[in-house]
Amino acid sequence: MPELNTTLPDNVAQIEIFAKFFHGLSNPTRFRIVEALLDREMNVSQLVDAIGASQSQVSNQLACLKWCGYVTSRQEGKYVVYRISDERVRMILQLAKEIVADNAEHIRCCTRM
Amino acid sequence: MPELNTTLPDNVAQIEIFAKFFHGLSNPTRFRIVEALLDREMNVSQLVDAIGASQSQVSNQLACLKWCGYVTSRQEGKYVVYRISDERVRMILQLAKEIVADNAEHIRCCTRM
DNA sequence: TCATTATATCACAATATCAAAATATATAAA
DNA sequence: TTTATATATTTTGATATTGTGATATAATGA
Repeated sequence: MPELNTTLPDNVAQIEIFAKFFHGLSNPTRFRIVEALLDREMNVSQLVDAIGASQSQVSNQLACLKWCGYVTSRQEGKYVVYRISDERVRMILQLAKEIVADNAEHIRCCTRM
Repeated sequence: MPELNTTLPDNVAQIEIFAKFFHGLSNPTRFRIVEALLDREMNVSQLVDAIGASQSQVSNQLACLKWCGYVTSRQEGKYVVYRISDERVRMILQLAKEIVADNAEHIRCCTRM
């Protein structure tokens, strides 16, 4: 049965994909961007104004969010407009808000890691 | 109006809480632990066997997950049994799996951050 | 009590992530 | 063309996170 140990690496790869996916929302700047885009699609300059981060930071984090599958973009004249790629992202954030609401103080105090 | 600028830090704090919450699932070891505990509650030794990580690592990551509100624990004789604290965690993972399924290759290839 | 087992914590080195600044590219207007 | 504007990328240094190994604490049983 040579295929026995070929399933383990796949599993490991799968888990790393999920971890990477959640990493997308694990940074305040990226989280802000996602929230802003859930309100309405925006180009980079609008995002820079909306969340008050530098242009290079917004572009960099957008690239990460795009890789993670949270957002897609399209060129529109001289602008690049970003939008949330999947409405289920809204549901994930909604669920998270409900859970966090019962644990906010706990999480805020976390100093361990 | 001295209360104007007191709302902004609150907002910032809220966002950092959410980011921290998602950070809980952004590490492969922690993700594995959560998945294992979604199957059934386990003590630390059982988790060590189940996911094949060191005892100190499992304990450390459990502490993180506990702070983030993903798990709770109870002493049971000489064991400490951990379980998922909120069934909505299962829903978040389910949603994530659906989204990731459409973007797996994309996410896997992400080298940016 | 002492020994054993289970779990938690600490200290460390390696690595990853972050934000900022500088630079590059691309599009549009002049 | 050239110039200006919008966005993307790269580099760098500071900080955070990671896993490992050693040690500490806590609970049980002899």
